[in-house]
Amino acid sequence: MYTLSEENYLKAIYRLSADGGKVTASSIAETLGNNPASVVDMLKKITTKRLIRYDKKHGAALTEKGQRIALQVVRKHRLWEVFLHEKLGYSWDEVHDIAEQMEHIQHEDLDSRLDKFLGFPKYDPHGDPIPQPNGTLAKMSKISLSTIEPGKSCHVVGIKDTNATFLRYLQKLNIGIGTKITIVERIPFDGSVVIAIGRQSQTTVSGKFAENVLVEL
Amino acid sequence: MYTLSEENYLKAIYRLSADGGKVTASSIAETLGNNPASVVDMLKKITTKRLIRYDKKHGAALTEKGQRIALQVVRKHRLWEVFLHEKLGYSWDEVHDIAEQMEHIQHEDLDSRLDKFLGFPKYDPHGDPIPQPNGTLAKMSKISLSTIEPGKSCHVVGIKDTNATFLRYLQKLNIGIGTKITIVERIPFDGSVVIAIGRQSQTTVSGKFAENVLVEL
DNA sequence: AACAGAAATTAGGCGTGCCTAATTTCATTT
DNA sequence: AAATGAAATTAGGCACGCCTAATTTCTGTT
Repeated sequence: MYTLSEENYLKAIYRLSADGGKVTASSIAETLGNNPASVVDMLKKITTKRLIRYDKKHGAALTEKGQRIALQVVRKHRLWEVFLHEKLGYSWDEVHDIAEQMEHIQHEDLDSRLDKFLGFPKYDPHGDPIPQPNGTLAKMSKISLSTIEPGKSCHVVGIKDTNATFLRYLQKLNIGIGTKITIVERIPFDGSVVIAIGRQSQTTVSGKFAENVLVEL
Repeated sequence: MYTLSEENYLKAIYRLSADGGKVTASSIAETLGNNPASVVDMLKKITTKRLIRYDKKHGAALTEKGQRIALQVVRKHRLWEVFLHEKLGYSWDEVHDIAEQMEHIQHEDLDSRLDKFLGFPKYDPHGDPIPQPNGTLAKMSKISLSTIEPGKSCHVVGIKDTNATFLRYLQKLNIGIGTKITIVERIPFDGSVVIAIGRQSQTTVSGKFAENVLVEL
């Protein structure tokens, strides 16, 4: 029905919309690794197909139709990630690139059969919720960063301790509301945790620190 | 490494070569549903890449490199067919089109992980052997058409009865050495069998007929 | 050997999705 | 309000993989 490129643009716009701000041509270009000029071409094309609405002022926004398709692609992506991780034994950091390819496989009820085979998982190996066929997303709840298992990712939604030193430390680490954190490893010796903050390189933080950061899967 | 189209051409040439005769541009065109002119373009391209050798006189033939790639694609295709059939419950006639898409997924050791997950199957749901990583194919042995299970496909390799009436009947049905037959259904009442001959529509033959046709999976 | 029909090839063209370079529009500072 | 730097857009082009139409080459008859 839609080309691989179209699906990738819709997915990119979906993800960027979730971040809250305006979805600009250049942010899409950066996400997809394309030139902004190419992005403008495609935005025109999928606007004509009524998959998005776009103007320079407000950026790109998915129409209901576009959103349905984007969610379907994300659903397939995350289901395949679960498959690759749980059935084929790939580690959580390897699954993404393969699922990038598998998400475009087209067949009537492939996603629901896969869903059933996997036992109707709610989250992918990174902790991201799997969209349901009707387009709903599982609720995510606030929990402490210290409870997250290695390999999972989460987003910061709050903090327990409001101590200024703690806040400055958070700022220094570039952690704020919405920051994505991936647990790389838990050190048994002292409970400290190796984390990846957003797309930055890895850092080690103490168990006490992790306890005071509230996250959602 | 290679484009989807290139892989499809190599796979088509591989299958046509297996049929024995010369692999002509027009036979490839027919297999892929493309125009012969387009085929010539691509044959030139993949000849340059040393994936095939081609001249009008002898047709197309895979080089060692081309054969390796073709077998790898066929391996992935058939492994995914097993997955779709055994794990997702698709029937043997639905799996092909989905596997057509999945065979192009690229990742280092995906095929071997899938192979292991599936328990190292030797045949796909149509009875075709799954190429091994080293390129070898499981042996196929001559058995009677009457022993093939519904859903499986096989190729005619010989006959038991050499009676002329029988031979004429075979000819009338367009069955010869190499003809692919798919068992659609076995009728319990009289042992007759519904078969699909090559790409033609279905026919029903008697149990006696089936006993006298020798096939390989 | 000449010819007809089939097969292969060449020539020219098209849509997709990308690019670079040049230009225009926008947002922010002064 | 003018200036400036960033973002968006336009213009023109390219590789891929396909097409149709025209031509050439091959093959099997006569």
